[in-house]
Amino acid sequence: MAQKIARIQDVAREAGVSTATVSRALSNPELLTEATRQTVFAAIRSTGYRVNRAARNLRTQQAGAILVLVPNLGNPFFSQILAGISAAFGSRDYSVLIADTKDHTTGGKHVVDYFLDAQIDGMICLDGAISPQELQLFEDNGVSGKIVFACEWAHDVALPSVRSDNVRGAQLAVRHLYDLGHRKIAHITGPQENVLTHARREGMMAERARLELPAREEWIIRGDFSLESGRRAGEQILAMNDRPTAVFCCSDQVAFGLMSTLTANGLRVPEDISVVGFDDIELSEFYVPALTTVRQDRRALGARAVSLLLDCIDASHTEQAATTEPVIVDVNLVVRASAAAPNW
Amino acid sequence: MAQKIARIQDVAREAGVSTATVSRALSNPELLTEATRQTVFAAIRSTGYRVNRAARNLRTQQAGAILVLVPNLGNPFFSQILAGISAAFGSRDYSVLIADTKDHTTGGKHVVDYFLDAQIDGMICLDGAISPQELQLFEDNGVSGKIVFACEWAHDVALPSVRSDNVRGAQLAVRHLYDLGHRKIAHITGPQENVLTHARREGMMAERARLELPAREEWIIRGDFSLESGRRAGEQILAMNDRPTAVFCCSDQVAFGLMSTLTANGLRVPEDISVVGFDDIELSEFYVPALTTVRQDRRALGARAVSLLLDCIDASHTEQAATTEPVIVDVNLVVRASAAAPNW
DNA sequence: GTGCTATATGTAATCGATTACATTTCATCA
DNA sequence: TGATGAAATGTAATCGATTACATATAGCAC
Repeated sequence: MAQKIARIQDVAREAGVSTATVSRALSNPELLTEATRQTVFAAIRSTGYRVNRAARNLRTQQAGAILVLVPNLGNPFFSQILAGISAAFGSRDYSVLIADTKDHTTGGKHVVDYFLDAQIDGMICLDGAISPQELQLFEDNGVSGKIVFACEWAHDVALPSVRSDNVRGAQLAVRHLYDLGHRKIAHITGPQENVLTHARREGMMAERARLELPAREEWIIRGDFSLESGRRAGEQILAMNDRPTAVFCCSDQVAFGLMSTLTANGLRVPEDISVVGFDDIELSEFYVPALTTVRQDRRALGARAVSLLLDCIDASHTEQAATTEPVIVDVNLVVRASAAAPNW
Repeated sequence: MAQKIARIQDVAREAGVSTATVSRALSNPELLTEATRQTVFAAIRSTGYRVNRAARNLRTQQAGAILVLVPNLGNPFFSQILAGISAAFGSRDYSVLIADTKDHTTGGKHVVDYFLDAQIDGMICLDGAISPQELQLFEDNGVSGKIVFACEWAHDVALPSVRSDNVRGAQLAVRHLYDLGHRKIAHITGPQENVLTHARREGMMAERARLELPAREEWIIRGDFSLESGRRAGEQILAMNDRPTAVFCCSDQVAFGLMSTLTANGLRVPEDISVVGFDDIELSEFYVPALTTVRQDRRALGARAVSLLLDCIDASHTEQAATTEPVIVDVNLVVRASAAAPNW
C-alpha cells in the first residue's frame, strides 16, 4: 500500500535542518553551502520526498497549469498542434489542460472560471471565435494579459498571437495552379466570421486579381473547414454550368470532402479538376490522390505559442504588457498529386 | 486591472457569518438554515467569490485533475477518444490533463510523478505498452488503484479497463469479406507487443480457420497502426506472387497507407483488391474509396472509461478495489466502398 | 579583541480553504 | 419552568509548502 508520502518536515528532520533550508535547496540552491545542499539532497532521496504541488501553488499563488482551448479536438490539425504545444512545454513545470469549445457539455463552466478558480496561469487559444462578451469578461477579470492566440486570433483584439502566413499560403496555392495552366480557380472558404477564412480568401482573391484571372461569384463557395462542408461544396461544383478547373480549399479536411464527392460522381482528380488544400495534416500524403497543400509548421506554431505565453506570464508579474505584434510563421507549398495541368 | 479576488473570509464578513458556514453553504448546504444559506449565497454573488482550487486541494488532499495518457496525440483515433473523455467529464469537477507517451521531451518526468506530486487523482491510460517496471512503480506507490485502461490494456495486469470487442470486430471484417466471395484474405497487424494486435489477429485467424480459408504466412504482415506501416505493407503485397484478394487492416490509418500505395502502383481498390479497416475515424467515410471498416464507439469508450475511473477513485477512498473485469463495448461493421466482390 | 559586513540558516507567519470539536440556539416534553 | 437533545453555527487547527524577518556564524580590517 501507499506508504505515507514524505513532507518537507520529514526531510528537514532527516537532514537536521529547518524546512526553510530544504525549500531553499529546491528553489534557490545557490543560497546554501555545498555541504548543507548535499545533506539536504541526500535526505530528499532517502525519504523519497516530492514537493506537494497544491501546497506550493497555494503559497506562491500560481496554478502550475495552462489551458489550451481547442475548437474541435476531433480535427487532426488541432490535435497535432496540441501535440506540438505539449512537446514545447517539455520539462517546463506546467501541466497542460485542454478544453474543447465545441463541447457544450461543460456544465455552464466558463473558460474565465479556470482563471478565477486559480486553476491555470495562462491560456493558449486556438479558437478565434471568442465572443466580445467573453473577451470583455477576460478583460474585466484582469486575465487578458495571460492569453495568447495560436493559429486563429480574435479580430480587433490586441492580444499576442502566433499564426501562419495565411495570405502567402493562399498566394502560393493560386500561383501554383496558375503555373500549371489553370485560369478558372474556385475557392472553398472557412466559416464566415472566421479570421482564417478572411485571410485566405483575400489572399486568394488578390492573387487571382493580380494574375488577371476570371472571377465568378459562385466560385467562392462557403464552407466551414469540415469534411462535410467539402462534400457540400463538391455538390455545388458538380451542379455548375461553368465549372472551375481547379479548387483551392481552406483546409485539407475540406479538400478530402470535396475530392470524395467529385470522385464519387465520376470526376477524376486531378485529370478533370485539380485540388489544393491547406494545413498538410499527416494524412494528406496518403490520400488518393496525394494532396497538394499548403503546409503549416505545426511544431513551430506550437513552440512559438508556448514561448509567447511564458513571456506573457512573466510580463504579467512585472506589470508590463507583452508585445501584441503577431508572430508570423512561414508556410510552404507541398506539391503532390492532386493538382495537375488542366486537360482542355 | 484585476480587482483583488474575494476570499472565503471576505464572504463571511459580508454575510456576517463564520468561514465555516460559508464553506458549508458550498459543500454541505443541507446543514444550513434556509435563511443563512440565502444570506451566504447573496454574499457570494455580491463579492464574486470563487473557491480557490489550490487551497481546497491542499486541505482535502485531492488534486481535482485526471491525466489521460495517449500513445500518439497526432492520431485522429486517439484525439477523438480524448474528445469523448473530455465530454464525459462534463460538469464534473475535474480538469483533464494530457500527456503523450510518444513524446519523450518531458524532461525525465515519469508518469508516476504526476501522482506523487499530488497533481492528479487518477489516470486513464490509452497505451497498453506500459512496461512492467512502470507498473511496478505504480504498485509500489500505491496508485495502481487509480488507473484504468481504455481501448488498450496491459497484458497480465489486473486493472479495470474498457475496450472494444476486438475479436468480434475482426470476425465481422473477415466474415464480410468472405460473404463478398473472398477466400484469400491477408491481415496487417499492429505492433508486435500490442494487445490489440493480438486480439484482432487471433480473431481474424480464428474466423479464417472456421471458414476453412487458405492461410499463408506472408499474408500476416506486421505493421504498427501508422500510415507509414500501411504503405510498407502495400509494397510487400505488391511484391507477392500469390497475392491476397482482400486485406483486413488493424487500423484505418493503416488502410489509408495501404490503399495509397496500392493505387499509386496501379491496383484499384476495391476492383483489384478489397480493403477493410478498423476504428472508423471520421475521415474513413471521405476517403476514396470510402472505407469499409469496423466502428469503435468512441463516445461510449470515453464515457465508460470516465465512469470506471470515478468508481476507482471513490473505491480507493474506502479501501475497496474496483472490479477489474474488462468492460466490453460492442463494435459494428460499417459497409462502404473499399470492399467488393473479387474479380476472378 | 572589537566592530562591521556578508553569508548561511532558523523561526514563524502566511497562502485560502475544510472540518473536528466546541458552543449556542431552539424546540419539545415532563 | 427547566432539562434534554438535535440542529445550527462558530473557533481554531490543519493541509504542506514558501519566505520575510531574525539570528547565528564567519571573515576581515583596524
